[in-house]
Amino acid sequence: MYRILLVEDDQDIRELICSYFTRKEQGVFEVDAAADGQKGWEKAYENHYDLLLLDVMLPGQDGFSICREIRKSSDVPIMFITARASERDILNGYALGCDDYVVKPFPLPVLYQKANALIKRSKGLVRSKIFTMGSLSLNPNNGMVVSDEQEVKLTAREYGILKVLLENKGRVISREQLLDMVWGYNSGTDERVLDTHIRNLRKALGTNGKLIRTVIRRGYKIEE
Amino acid sequence: MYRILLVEDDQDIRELICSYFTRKEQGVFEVDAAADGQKGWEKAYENHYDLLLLDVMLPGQDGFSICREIRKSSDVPIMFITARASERDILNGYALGCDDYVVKPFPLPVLYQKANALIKRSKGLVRSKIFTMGSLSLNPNNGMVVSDEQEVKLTAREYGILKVLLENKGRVISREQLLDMVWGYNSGTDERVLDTHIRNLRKALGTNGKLIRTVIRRGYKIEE
DNA sequence: CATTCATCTGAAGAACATCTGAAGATATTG
DNA sequence: CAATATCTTCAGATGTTCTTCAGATGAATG
Repeated sequence: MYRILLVEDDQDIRELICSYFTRKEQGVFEVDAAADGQKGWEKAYENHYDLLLLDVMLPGQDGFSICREIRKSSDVPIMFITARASERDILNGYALGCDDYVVKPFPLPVLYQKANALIKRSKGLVRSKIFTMGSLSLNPNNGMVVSDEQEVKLTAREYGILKVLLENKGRVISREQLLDMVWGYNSGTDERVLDTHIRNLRKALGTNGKLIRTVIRRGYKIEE
Repeated sequence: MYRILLVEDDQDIRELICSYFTRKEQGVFEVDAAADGQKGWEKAYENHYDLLLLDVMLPGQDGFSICREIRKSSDVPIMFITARASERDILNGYALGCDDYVVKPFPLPVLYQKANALIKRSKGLVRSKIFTMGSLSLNPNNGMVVSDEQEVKLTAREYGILKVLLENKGRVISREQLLDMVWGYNSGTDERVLDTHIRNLRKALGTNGKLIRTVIRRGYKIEE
């Protein structure tokens, strides 16, 4: 499950993209949307996304300036989607560190595939899909987790948590983000469940359980 | 120095791209060219490139089939550059595992920047900006703080304060501003807490604690 | 130089976040 | 439908972080 932030002021386009991305293949993308630059920037800053889709002309803060700000602290993949097709604008986009610049109007399936390709590329998943860390590895292809040469049988939640952590090695993931990503948005789950699953996961991983670090007030991360 | 393989049958376009890529900034790209599908595939197979630029319609073997073959054994970034702009073709390209699909005609600088962005992305080189000051650094991406080659574990408040200061190097930040930014607006916190956290932060940073300067009556700043 | 105001410091307990064990609820499997 | 596995809830234990306070130190002012 990948998380996308869409910043677009046109409600029609926003809904079109949202529904296409979330419906096409169930459970692949989760799209969070913002209608103006200010909101967009805040969301991007406060949460972890796998891809940002930014319109350029926005009320409040334009897409370019959002990109500029984000790039100061993050290398999240960024695609502009905009009607501004001048060479100058496109080059400006790339100068600010975007990954792709898509000119409206475009066929939705194309945007979808571009997003797909870029996310995979950013995660180094084009070929190998196995996450490893020391003697710990997780293979999303067959759902196998191996710790110290030993296959570990994890429950769905434990697996979900470990996967998110491994996809974001070294990065602190907030409890909220973890709940969103493993349980799904507004599932309204009690935040304390996470504690329990983290504990079980640590125990299940044996020695490697130590790799999961709690960062008080900020969340969890996995690190050697 | 990055190596690019260009497979394109039109000699004019080939030379145009070649010269633009190699001249623009000396020594950034090295472009190897092939004029037909057969040659292109052989070169791609026998050498290592950082990016493949493939035309689709080619004598011998078309770009799509080259891509299909390459993807069986390699995750090298691939961009199609072609006049075939139908949605069907574009989707086909992505289905075969390309990273971008550029429709002719296109401005050369745009192609150049696209290539640039893609290569960086593929190598994980899209740098996130880390705040540094001498031997002190803070990475907002993973929340790590390093002082004198040593990771420092800061509490949430300490981290928040340091981040604000580093975001405003050399600038004096008033106590009120700091409270607003770290604690949140109208949190009504006693202003004296800040003193304590500043002290703890200084201690935690060791030698680099000295960088945090008190500016009497005006606040704090960080400066070398 | 004395006075006033601002900041620093150390210590202590309040407040908070996370962990843990156990038990009940829910889902899955044979 | 029973048996089992998994998930969630809860409440007390634990450990960490935050805040408060009061006296010490240091800087500015007239």
